[in-house]
Amino acid sequence: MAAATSGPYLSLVYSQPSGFTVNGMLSSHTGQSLAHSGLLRGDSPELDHHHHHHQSHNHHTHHHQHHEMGHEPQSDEDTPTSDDLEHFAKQFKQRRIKLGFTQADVGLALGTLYGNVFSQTTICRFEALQLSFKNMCKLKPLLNKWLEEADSTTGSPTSIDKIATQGRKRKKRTSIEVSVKGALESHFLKCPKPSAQEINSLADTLQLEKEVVRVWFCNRRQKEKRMTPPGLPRTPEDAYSQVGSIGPDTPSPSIDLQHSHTFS
DNA sequence: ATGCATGAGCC
DNA sequence: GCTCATGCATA
Repeated sequence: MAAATSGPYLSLVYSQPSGFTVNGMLSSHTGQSLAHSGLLRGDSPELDHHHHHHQSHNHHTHHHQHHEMGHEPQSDEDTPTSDDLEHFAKQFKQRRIKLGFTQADVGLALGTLYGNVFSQTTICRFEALQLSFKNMCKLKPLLNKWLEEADSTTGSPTSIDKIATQGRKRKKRTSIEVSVKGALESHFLKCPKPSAQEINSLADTLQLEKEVVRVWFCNRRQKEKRMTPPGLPRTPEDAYSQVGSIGPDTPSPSIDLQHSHTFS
Protein backbone atom coordinates (compact mmCIF):
# COMPACT_ATOMS: atom_id res chain seq x y z
CA MET A 1 0.00 0.00 0.00
CA ALA A 2 2.71 2.31 -0.84
CA ALA A 3 1.05 5.58 -1.43
CA ALA A 4 3.27 6.14 -4.36
CA THR A 5 0.93 8.09 -6.46
CA SER A 6 3.61 9.13 -8.82
CA GLY A 7 1.75 10.38 -11.77
CA PRO A 8 3.02 10.57 -15.29
CA TYR A 9 6.33 12.21 -15.71
CA LEU A 10 6.56 15.53 -17.29
CA SER A 11 8.32 15.63 -20.53
CA LEU A 12 11.13 17.93 -19.80
CA VAL A 13 12.23 19.46 -22.98
CA TYR A 14 15.72 20.66 -22.69
CA SER A 15 17.05 22.67 -25.47
CA GLN A 16 20.55 22.49 -26.69
CA PRO A 17 23.05 21.90 -23.98
CA SER A 18 24.38 25.33 -24.57
CA GLY A 19 27.60 25.71 -26.35
CA PHE A 20 26.47 25.65 -29.89
CA THR A 21 25.99 28.67 -31.93
CA VAL A 22 22.46 29.70 -31.65
CA ASN A 23 20.68 29.07 -34.87
CA GLY A 24 17.66 26.89 -34.52
CA MET A 25 14.56 28.39 -33.06
CA LEU A 26 13.26 26.55 -30.15
CA SER A 27 9.69 26.34 -29.27
CA SER A 28 10.01 27.84 -25.90
CA HIS A 29 6.46 28.33 -24.98
CA THR A 30 6.71 28.97 -21.36
CA GLY A 31 3.50 30.83 -21.35
CA GLN A 32 5.00 33.69 -19.51
CA SER A 33 2.68 36.54 -19.95
CA LEU A 34 2.80 38.67 -16.95
CA ALA A 35 3.12 42.34 -17.17
CA HIS A 36 3.94 44.14 -14.05
CA SER A 37 5.41 47.50 -14.13
CA GLY A 38 6.00 49.14 -10.88
CA LEU A 39 6.32 47.41 -7.65
CA LEU A 40 5.73 48.80 -4.29
CA ARG A 41 4.13 47.91 -1.15
CA GLY A 42 3.27 49.65 2.00
CA ASP A 43 5.68 48.93 4.71
CA SER A 44 6.94 45.89 6.41
CA PRO A 45 5.89 45.99 10.01
CA GLU A 46 8.13 43.24 10.95
CA LEU A 47 10.18 42.61 14.01
CA ASP A 48 8.53 41.79 17.21
CA HIS A 49 11.30 41.43 19.64
CA HIS A 50 14.75 40.51 18.59
CA HIS A 51 16.79 43.25 17.40
CA HIS A 52 19.13 41.89 14.90
CA HIS A 53 20.01 42.19 11.33
CA HIS A 54 17.88 40.32 8.95
CA GLN A 55 17.99 41.89 5.58
CA SER A 56 20.86 44.06 4.73
CA HIS A 57 21.74 46.07 1.65
CA ASN A 58 19.96 49.14 0.72
CA HIS A 59 20.27 52.01 -1.55
CA HIS A 60 22.92 54.53 -1.05
CA THR A 61 21.97 56.68 1.83
CA HIS A 62 25.32 57.79 2.85
CA HIS A 63 28.39 58.95 1.11
CA HIS A 64 31.83 58.46 2.33
CA GLN A 65 34.61 60.89 1.96
CA HIS A 66 36.02 58.69 -0.67
CA HIS A 67 36.90 59.95 -4.03
CA GLU A 68 34.49 58.30 -6.31
CA MET A 69 34.05 58.54 -9.98
CA GLY A 70 30.86 58.81 -11.80
CA HIS A 71 29.23 55.58 -10.93
CA GLU A 72 26.75 54.31 -13.40
CA PRO A 73 23.61 52.56 -12.34
CA GLN A 74 25.08 49.18 -12.87
CA SER A 75 28.72 49.45 -12.34
CA ASP A 76 30.82 46.67 -11.16
CA GLU A 77 31.06 47.43 -7.54
CA ASP A 78 27.87 48.96 -6.45
CA THR A 79 24.72 47.60 -5.06
CA PRO A 80 22.02 47.88 -7.67
CA THR A 81 18.78 49.52 -6.81
CA SER A 82 15.46 47.83 -6.95
CA ASP A 83 14.80 49.63 -10.15
CA ASP A 84 17.99 48.39 -11.65
CA LEU A 85 17.09 44.87 -10.83
CA GLU A 86 13.66 45.20 -12.25
CA HIS A 87 14.97 46.52 -15.48
CA PHE A 88 17.68 43.96 -15.74
CA ALA A 89 15.28 41.15 -15.09
CA LYS A 90 13.06 42.32 -17.88
CA GLN A 91 15.91 42.75 -20.27
CA PHE A 92 17.27 39.40 -19.36
CA LYS A 93 14.02 37.67 -19.99
CA GLN A 94 13.62 39.27 -23.35
CA ARG A 95 17.10 38.47 -24.53
CA ARG A 96 16.85 34.96 -23.22
CA ILE A 97 13.71 34.29 -25.15
CA LYS A 98 15.03 35.99 -28.22
CA LEU A 99 18.05 33.74 -28.15
CA GLY A 100 15.79 30.77 -27.84
CA PHE A 101 16.73 29.56 -24.43
CA THR A 102 14.50 28.33 -21.71
CA GLN A 103 14.86 29.12 -18.07
CA ALA A 104 16.16 25.63 -17.49
CA ASP A 105 18.80 26.13 -20.14
CA VAL A 106 20.11 29.17 -18.40
CA GLY A 107 20.24 27.41 -15.10
CA LEU A 108 22.30 24.62 -16.50
CA ALA A 109 24.49 26.92 -18.51
CA LEU A 110 25.40 28.81 -15.40
CA GLY A 111 26.54 25.59 -13.88
CA THR A 112 28.58 24.46 -16.82
CA LEU A 113 30.01 27.88 -17.23
CA TYR A 114 30.74 28.95 -13.71
CA GLY A 115 29.99 26.00 -11.58
CA ASN A 116 26.80 27.31 -10.09
CA VAL A 117 23.89 25.29 -11.26
CA PHE A 118 20.46 26.70 -10.83
CA SER A 119 17.07 25.29 -11.46
CA GLN A 120 14.39 26.55 -13.73
CA THR A 121 12.59 27.68 -10.64
CA THR A 122 15.26 30.08 -9.60
CA ILE A 123 15.63 31.60 -13.04
CA CYS A 124 11.92 31.96 -13.24
CA ARG A 125 11.74 33.67 -9.90
CA PHE A 126 14.55 35.95 -10.82
CA GLU A 127 12.79 37.12 -13.93
CA ALA A 128 9.62 37.62 -11.99
CA LEU A 129 11.42 39.43 -9.19
CA GLN A 130 10.17 36.91 -6.75
CA LEU A 131 13.34 36.71 -4.81
CA SER A 132 14.63 38.77 -1.98
CA PHE A 133 16.55 41.87 -2.83
CA LYS A 134 19.75 40.36 -1.64
CA ASN A 135 19.24 37.21 -3.61
CA MET A 136 18.52 39.20 -6.73
CA CYS A 137 21.74 41.10 -6.31
CA LYS A 138 23.66 37.93 -5.97
CA LEU A 139 22.29 36.33 -9.09
CA LYS A 140 22.40 39.34 -11.31
CA PRO A 141 26.11 39.23 -12.05
CA LEU A 142 25.97 35.61 -13.04
CA LEU A 143 23.03 36.03 -15.30
CA ASN A 144 24.65 39.06 -16.75
CA LYS A 145 27.69 37.08 -17.65
CA TRP A 146 25.62 34.40 -19.20
CA LEU A 147 23.89 36.98 -21.31
CA GLU A 148 27.15 38.20 -22.67
CA GLU A 149 28.29 34.72 -23.48
CA ALA A 150 25.00 33.73 -24.95
CA ASP A 151 24.56 36.49 -27.41
CA SER A 152 28.21 36.88 -28.05
CA THR A 153 28.36 33.24 -28.96
CA THR A 154 32.03 33.69 -28.67
CA GLY A 155 33.10 30.29 -29.80
CA SER A 156 33.69 28.47 -26.63
CA PRO A 157 31.76 25.28 -26.83
CA THR A 158 31.80 24.42 -23.23
CA SER A 159 31.37 20.80 -22.57
CA ILE A 160 28.34 19.76 -20.79
CA ASP A 161 28.73 18.65 -17.30
CA LYS A 162 26.25 17.22 -14.97
CA ILE A 163 26.30 16.91 -11.30
CA ALA A 164 25.28 13.71 -9.72
CA THR A 165 22.02 13.98 -7.97
CA GLN A 166 21.96 12.71 -4.50
CA GLY A 167 19.46 10.07 -3.70
CA ARG A 168 17.31 11.85 -1.23
CA LYS A 169 13.83 10.88 -0.31
CA ARG A 170 11.86 14.00 -0.43
CA LYS A 171 8.58 14.11 1.25
CA LYS A 172 5.66 14.15 -1.04
CA ARG A 173 4.25 17.57 -1.42
CA THR A 174 1.30 18.05 0.82
CA SER A 175 -1.67 19.46 -0.94
CA ILE A 176 -3.50 21.85 1.29
CA GLU A 177 -7.11 22.42 0.48
CA VAL A 178 -8.17 25.85 -0.54
CA SER A 179 -10.41 26.23 2.44
CA VAL A 180 -7.60 25.30 4.73
CA LYS A 181 -5.33 27.69 2.97
CA GLY A 182 -7.82 30.41 3.61
CA ALA A 183 -7.81 29.61 7.27
CA LEU A 184 -4.06 29.73 7.37
CA GLU A 185 -4.04 33.06 5.63
CA SER A 186 -6.43 34.45 8.14
CA HIS A 187 -4.26 33.39 10.98
CA PHE A 188 -1.25 34.73 9.25
CA LEU A 189 -2.79 38.16 9.12
CA LYS A 190 -3.50 38.00 12.79
CA CYS A 191 -0.22 36.52 13.77
CA PRO A 192 2.48 35.98 11.18
CA LYS A 193 4.72 34.34 13.70
CA PRO A 194 2.76 31.92 15.82
CA SER A 195 4.45 30.10 18.62
CA ALA A 196 4.98 26.41 18.64
CA GLN A 197 1.88 26.00 20.71
CA GLU A 198 -0.19 28.11 18.39
CA ILE A 199 1.02 26.04 15.55
CA ASN A 200 0.12 22.93 17.39
CA SER A 201 -3.45 23.87 18.04
CA LEU A 202 -3.76 25.20 14.56
CA ALA A 203 -2.48 21.99 13.13
CA ASP A 204 -4.93 20.12 15.24
CA THR A 205 -7.82 22.26 14.14
CA LEU A 206 -6.96 22.03 10.51
CA GLN A 207 -5.95 18.44 10.79
CA LEU A 208 -2.52 18.94 9.44
CA GLU A 209 0.86 17.91 10.61
CA LYS A 210 2.50 20.43 12.82
CA GLU A 211 5.50 20.51 10.59
CA VAL A 212 3.39 21.28 7.59
CA VAL A 213 1.85 24.22 9.33
CA ARG A 214 5.18 25.48 10.55
CA VAL A 215 6.68 25.30 7.09
CA TRP A 216 3.65 26.98 5.65
CA PHE A 217 4.19 29.98 7.86
CA CYS A 218 7.85 30.07 7.03
CA ASN A 219 7.13 30.10 3.35
CA ARG A 220 4.44 32.66 3.83
CA ARG A 221 6.83 34.98 5.58
CA GLN A 222 9.32 34.56 2.83
CA LYS A 223 6.77 35.59 0.30
CA GLU A 224 6.28 38.82 2.14
CA LYS A 225 9.93 39.54 1.78
CA ARG A 226 10.03 39.16 -1.92
CA MET A 227 10.49 42.12 -4.17
CA THR A 228 7.15 41.49 -5.71
CA PRO A 229 4.97 40.85 -2.71
CA PRO A 230 1.84 38.80 -3.15
CA GLY A 231 -1.51 40.39 -3.45
CA LEU A 232 -0.18 43.55 -4.92
CA PRO A 233 -3.22 45.46 -6.15
CA ARG A 234 -1.76 45.99 -9.51
CA THR A 235 -3.82 48.67 -11.05
CA PRO A 236 -4.90 47.30 -14.37
CA GLU A 237 -4.43 50.67 -15.81
CA ASP A 238 -2.89 51.35 -19.07
CA ALA A 239 0.81 51.42 -19.38
CA TYR A 240 1.53 53.49 -22.38
CA SER A 241 -0.58 56.54 -22.39
CA GLN A 242 1.97 59.18 -22.88
CA VAL A 243 -0.08 62.09 -23.93
CA GLY A 244 1.67 64.59 -21.84
CA SER A 245 5.31 65.33 -21.96
CA ILE A 246 7.98 62.92 -21.16
CA GLY A 247 11.17 63.92 -19.57
CA PRO A 248 11.72 65.89 -16.39
CA ASP A 249 9.09 64.11 -14.54
CA THR A 250 9.92 60.51 -14.01
CA PRO A 251 7.72 58.81 -11.50
CA SER A 252 10.01 56.20 -10.12
CA PRO A 253 8.09 53.45 -8.45
CA SER A 254 11.11 52.25 -6.60
CA ILE A 255 10.32 50.21 -3.65
CA ASP A 256 11.69 50.90 -0.31
CA LEU A 257 11.18 47.59 1.29
CA GLN A 258 14.67 46.99 2.38
CA HIS A 259 15.99 49.37 4.90
CA SER A 260 19.08 48.65 6.80
CA HIS A 261 22.17 50.06 8.21
CA THR A 262 25.45 49.74 6.48
CA PHE A 263 27.82 51.46 8.73
CA SER A 264 30.67 50.25 10.77
C1' DA B 1 4.67 29.48 -12.66
C1' DT B 2 4.24 28.17 -7.94
C1' DG B 3 3.42 25.34 -3.68
C1' DC B 4 5.45 22.82 -0.30
C1' DA B 5 10.04 21.19 1.20
C1' DT B 6 15.12 20.77 2.48
C1' DG B 7 19.17 22.35 4.55
C1' DA B 8 22.71 25.56 6.16
C1' DG B 9 23.63 29.09 9.31
C1' DC B 10 22.26 31.72 13.45
C1' DC B 11 20.45 32.43 18.10
C1' DG C 1 13.07 27.10 15.51
C1' DC C 2 13.74 31.04 12.50
C1' DT C 3 15.57 33.03 8.31
C1' DC C 4 17.23 32.53 3.68
C1' DA C 5 18.57 30.52 -0.66
C1' DT C 6 17.11 27.11 -3.52
C1' DG C 7 14.59 23.28 -5.92
C1' DC C 8 11.58 19.03 -6.72
C1' DA C 9 7.17 18.11 -7.92
C1' DT C 10 2.99 19.76 -9.36
C1' DA C 11 -0.86 22.70 -11.12
